Parts: sequence; C-alpha cells; structure tokens
Amino acid sequence: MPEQKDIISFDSAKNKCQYCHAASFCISKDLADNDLAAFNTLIKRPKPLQKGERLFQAGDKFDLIYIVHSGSVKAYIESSDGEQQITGFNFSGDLLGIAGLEENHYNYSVEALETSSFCEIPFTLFENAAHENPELQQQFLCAMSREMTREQKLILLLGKMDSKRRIASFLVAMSARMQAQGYSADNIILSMTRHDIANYLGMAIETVSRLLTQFQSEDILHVAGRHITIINQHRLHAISDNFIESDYHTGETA
Amino acid sequence: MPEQKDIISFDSAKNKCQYCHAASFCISKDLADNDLAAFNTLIKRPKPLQKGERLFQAGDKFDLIYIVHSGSVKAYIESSDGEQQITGFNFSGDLLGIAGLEENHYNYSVEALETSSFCEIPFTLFENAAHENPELQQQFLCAMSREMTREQKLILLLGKMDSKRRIASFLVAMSARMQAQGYSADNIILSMTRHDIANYLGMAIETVSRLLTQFQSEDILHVAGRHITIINQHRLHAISDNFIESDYHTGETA
DNA sequence: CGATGTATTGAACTCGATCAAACAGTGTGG
DNA sequence: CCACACTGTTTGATCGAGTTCAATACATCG
Repeated sequence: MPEQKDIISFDSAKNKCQYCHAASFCISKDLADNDLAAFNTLIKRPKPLQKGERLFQAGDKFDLIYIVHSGSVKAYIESSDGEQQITGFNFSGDLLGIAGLEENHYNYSVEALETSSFCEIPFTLFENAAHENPELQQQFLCAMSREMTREQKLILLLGKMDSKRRIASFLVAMSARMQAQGYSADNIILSMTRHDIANYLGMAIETVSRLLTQFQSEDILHVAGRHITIINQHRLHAISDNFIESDYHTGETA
Repeated sequence: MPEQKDIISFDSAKNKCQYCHAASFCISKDLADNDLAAFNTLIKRPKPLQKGERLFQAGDKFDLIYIVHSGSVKAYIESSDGEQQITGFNFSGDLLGIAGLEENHYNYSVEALETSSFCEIPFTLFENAAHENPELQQQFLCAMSREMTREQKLILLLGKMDSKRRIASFLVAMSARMQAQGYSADNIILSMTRHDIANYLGMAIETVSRLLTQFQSEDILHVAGRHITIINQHRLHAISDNFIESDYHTGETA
C-alpha cells in the first residue's frame, strides 16, 4: 500500500514541527522538545491554498490563528468605499490573524500570492498552551510586537518617503527577508505583481515600473520581470536611508 | 499638618484605580475588586510631564509599560535620516510602550502634548499579574490588537486617501475618541499643533490649514485655532468614507 | 495563433508641496 | 502700556513629483 505509507510518513514526519523547515523563525522556536511535540498536537495543516485564494476575510469570525508554513501571502484591509490597501506581505513563519482578537472578527483579509500552506491553531487552545508555557507566550508577544514595528515602519514610509526611497526600502526589506529565510540577499523572486507592490507602497503601478527601470539603468538592480537581482546593495541602502552620497564611488563604506 | 494630609489622601484615594476617572477605558476595567486592588499595587504614578517632555525615547531600555492617566501624548518614530513620523496620538487609558518588547528597547518615542500624568508598571510584574489573571491578560492582548488595527487604518489613510479625506477621517476619529472619553462629539479641543496633525497625516501644514478653512466655508466645521466645532457630522463622515453625496441636501440619512 | 493578464514607456495634467509673506496670540522686559 | 520677539497659523503664488490617460510590449495559455 504505497499510497497509505506516504500518508503515514507525511503525518508522522514531514508534518511535525521538529522537522519543519521554518522551525527557526516560527513562534515555536524556543520550545523544548517535549513542549514542541505538545504544541504540534494543536496544529492542523489544512489543504494548501492556490494563488488568489483567501485564507480568511475581514469580517469572518475569529477563532483560528495561522502560521505561514510555505509560500507567501498578502494581507490587506478594505476602506468603507471598497478600496483595498495591502498592509503587508508574509512568508514562512509569520503569524496571521491576531489583530482580529479585539473585535472577535478578523479585521483584514489574507490572500495567497502563490500556492501556500499554513499551520492552523484554534486560538483558545493556543492561549492555554501559552499560559502553560512562558517561552511560547513570550514568542507570541514578540511576534505581535514585531508586527507592530513593521506597521510603524510602513507608516513612516507612506508618510515621509518619496517614491524612490519607498521602492529602495521595499527591496532592502525583501532582501533582508529572503536572507533570513536562507535565500540569497541579492536574488529576489517577487511573488507579488507590480500592482500589489504599488498598492502596498501607496503609489501608481507605472511609478514602480519606471523606478525599477531607472535603478537598472543606474546599475543598482537587474530587473527581469519578477526576478530582481541587486547589483549594488550599498547604493540601494543609501537611497533607502536617504543618505547623501555625493562622494560615493564604487567601494565599501568605512 | 494640612500638607501631609493632602498627600495621604492623594495616595489613599485619588491615586487608586477604584476611583480613577479612566477606569472604564483602562486595561484594568474588567478586574474584580480585589484583583483591581492587587493591580493597583503594581502601579507607580511618576511626576506628571509638562508639554514637550518625553516619557521615553526610542532606544531606551524597555522594562516599564505606561498607561496614560490624564492629558495626551504623541507617539513617533524616527527614520534613519532623523525625520520623524507621528504614528499616533494617545489619551486617557491608552497603553504605551508595548511595541518595545521584541527588541527589549522602546522603538518609538512618546512626548506629552500638554501636562499629562501616567501610570507606570514594570513589565515583568505586569506579565506575572496577567499570568495569574485571565481578564487582565485578555485586556492586554485586546489593547495590542486594537493598536494594530489603529495602525492599519493609518496605513490605509496614508496609502489611499486624498488630503480632504485624511483631514475628515482625522476629525471623525478625534470626535469618536472625545465622545468615548465622555466629552461632546461636536466639540474638539485639539492638544496638538497643526504641525503635528500634518506630520501624522503625511501632508504639509499649509494643506491642513487650507482644508480646515475650506470645511469651515462649507459649514461643516467651525474653526477657532485649536478649538474645532463640528457643525455637520453627516457630511464630515461622508467625506471621510468617500461617499458620493450628490443628492445630499441638509437632512439626516435614512 | 489570438486572447488575456501583466509590464513598460510616453505625454499631459493635477494635487499638494514648497516658497513667501502676512497675521494672530503670548509672553518679556523696558 | 507698548515695542519686541517668538511661535503657531493662515493665505497667496508657483512649481514639480507622481498620477492619470493612452499606447505598446511581453508573457502565458487555451
């Protein structure tokens, strides 16, 4: 029965937190082996979502929280007139749904940018586990705190930066994110469209396109559709930080 | 010894959570009487801050969280090039400092807009109390969740709304906030300067001023410096929600 | 192959920023 | 009490970054 064997091996190994490729950046990361096993029992792994499918939607009843296992998603809120604003892109290890707590309903929606899988945990069970386990509680609060910091940085970007800086900051953040996930810092495969990037950064899609080409002509990037290669990290950082680099040539900073 | 008597009465009554004017919108609101008394022992009430003084600053070591007791503050982050972006205004009952948790340092600064007082709680003590007390834990998480929602709304405002909508939304939010604090919804005394409003809303101070005068000329507001009277809540909401009201005249909606 | 979604590029326009100046309120000191 | 400085606010005139409109290019897929 080869098929059944496959299923068993999936349940007993690949599906376990101990063997998860995202273990090092998941909220479960500091748990002791036996606690991790206990945490594992709370988790369900629903069928992966295809690109464009929604994990949950603003207004849905809040009782599950999610962790991105693989793939990537966009989180967005909607204004009273139906316009949507992407508030973040999320990757492996990111926690989703927590902001729904207060109103007992999710207040934003999450949509897969590519085929993506998730860990699903009933919030009440999670709360109990966190209550028993200081490490888990700590990691949970840290995840919320990190998310708030991320949002504040986006507020700064939208409130104060010109479009050149916005794009540069976005790429720097993506680069750091990819690196944290074990990929190259210079090679970014974007899972989101220009439209999504523009929406997220509060600018027109045409401006995104124009600036990417401009950065390419300045030998900061190589752009091939969704595949961005960062040629000059130093200059990209300088733009993102709004550093004047009149005396910049080619080398490293001191 | 009249002076000493004053001090004693301050410590024993006015300073107690039971008698706090902000009790109904503080994270302590759901606590039973004895739990509230216990919570009260964790709290210190440092000397009030004068306008312009800082409660804490980005980079300071995080070990205290604060609740605004009276007055109002602005919270702001700073970009790498020193520019600041106000991320929120806070009033009685608001929790301050939590986003510092992850990095173990505050990542934003808080400055008093007027003479303001605060409740100060060592975070470790608070954590213990919350661990013992589900209501407190719940309120704490709700406060974080509420804060995240507030930030997301600001992201939407900065990313998608034109300046007219931004101002209208700001006033609607302030109005709701004042009402929640027991004040009139139509009578707003702003504790922040036009400069702060402009910074918060991501626009120029001149634009703020111009739009306020425009709203005044349209009989939506009456503007007298920091004192704003909302004459037509309905139209203000319509602008903030971006509703087309071509068929609007003077009456109420259905 | 045409059809559809996505991305780039060009040209014209507009909203809001910037520059500039005047004005109002508040406190200080002669 | 008025002149002065100082901070915050309003108003006017100009300018430009980025949007919008429009056309084209590219890619993926039936």
